Amino acid sequence: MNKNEFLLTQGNVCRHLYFLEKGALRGFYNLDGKEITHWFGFEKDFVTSFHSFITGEAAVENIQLIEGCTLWAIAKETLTELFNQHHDIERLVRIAYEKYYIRLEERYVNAQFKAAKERYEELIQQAPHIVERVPLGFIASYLGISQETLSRIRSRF
Amino acid sequence: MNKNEFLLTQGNVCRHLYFLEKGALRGFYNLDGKEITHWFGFEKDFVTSFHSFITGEAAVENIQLIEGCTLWAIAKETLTELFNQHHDIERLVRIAYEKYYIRLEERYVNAQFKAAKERYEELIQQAPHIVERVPLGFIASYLGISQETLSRIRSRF
DNA sequence: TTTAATTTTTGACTTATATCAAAAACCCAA
DNA sequence: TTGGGTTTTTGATATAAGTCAAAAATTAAA
Repeated sequence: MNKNEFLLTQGNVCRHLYFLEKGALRGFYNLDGKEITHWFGFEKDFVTSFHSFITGEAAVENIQLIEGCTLWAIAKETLTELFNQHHDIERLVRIAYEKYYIRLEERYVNAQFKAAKERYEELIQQAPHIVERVPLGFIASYLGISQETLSRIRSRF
Repeated sequence: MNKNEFLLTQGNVCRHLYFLEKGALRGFYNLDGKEITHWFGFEKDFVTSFHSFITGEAAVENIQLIEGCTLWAIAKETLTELFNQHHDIERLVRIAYEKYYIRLEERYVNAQFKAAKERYEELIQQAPHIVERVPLGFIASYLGISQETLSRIRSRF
């Protein structure tokens, strides 16, 4: 699939879990007319609109490619069957959840209690590939700061 | 156990998952000399220091009773055995994780993109029991705002 | 190339929320 | 009941980050 294409648009139910073999994409939603990027996916990541995939409700978010991508999709029903047939896979997923949860907890603490500058510095430390491959505007909303402020932080003000 | 007692103090590994039959408690950690409450537990909740319980690392947080509580504890090893013996329990836990994850995602979005006042109003809507049973100071840090600001919001300024 | 479109930077100004300090209200224990 | 401790409120001031607008810089297209 090509750059800027959508894997999912808001209002639709996300019925697949994707495996991103190659490329980069982002999940974002609209808030007061602004696009808020809240996660990125890169090579070897499993991606989906988590809330919609789990609950079966319409997604509030969009998934859009930042680069050309190679993707594999697995339908939710297929995954459920796998869970029934292979205990090990369910265990793997359970453990994956634990890791994701812990990571989100950390992001949460950062969002709420760290200054914009610190958040950016930590991002450079922990996920330099994001800073390298993603436009500044997306990163700003991902960090929950305005584009202008991020630009100023970058020029170390 | 009695009010103000600790179930866990930072620096120790949390080896149990607790079931809170009755009472209320909070998880908090220290940041720049301030106590940041980041979750509450009430009747019928399962509680633990998630990160420490999962990873086996020392906890950065404390768990303290807000009221007198009746608690049950299950050790991590016991839980692991249960997973091995009963596929159903692992499935239950997997599904619990999904719900917790979604809830945290929502909180995250609120923390980053909503104003202090909105966050408080949503809390009243979605978890009035917190507002009723928990001191204002704890709620303020839970919402990521200062006690003074929350006090002013409350007196609808 | 040369132009057009997009993204990033810079500047001036505003605003929400934090901080520090002190007063008021509340809650118990003796 | 009364006095001490905690919790909440109020006031004054400071500051990080947002907004709006326009100028650079970069990227894409013709």
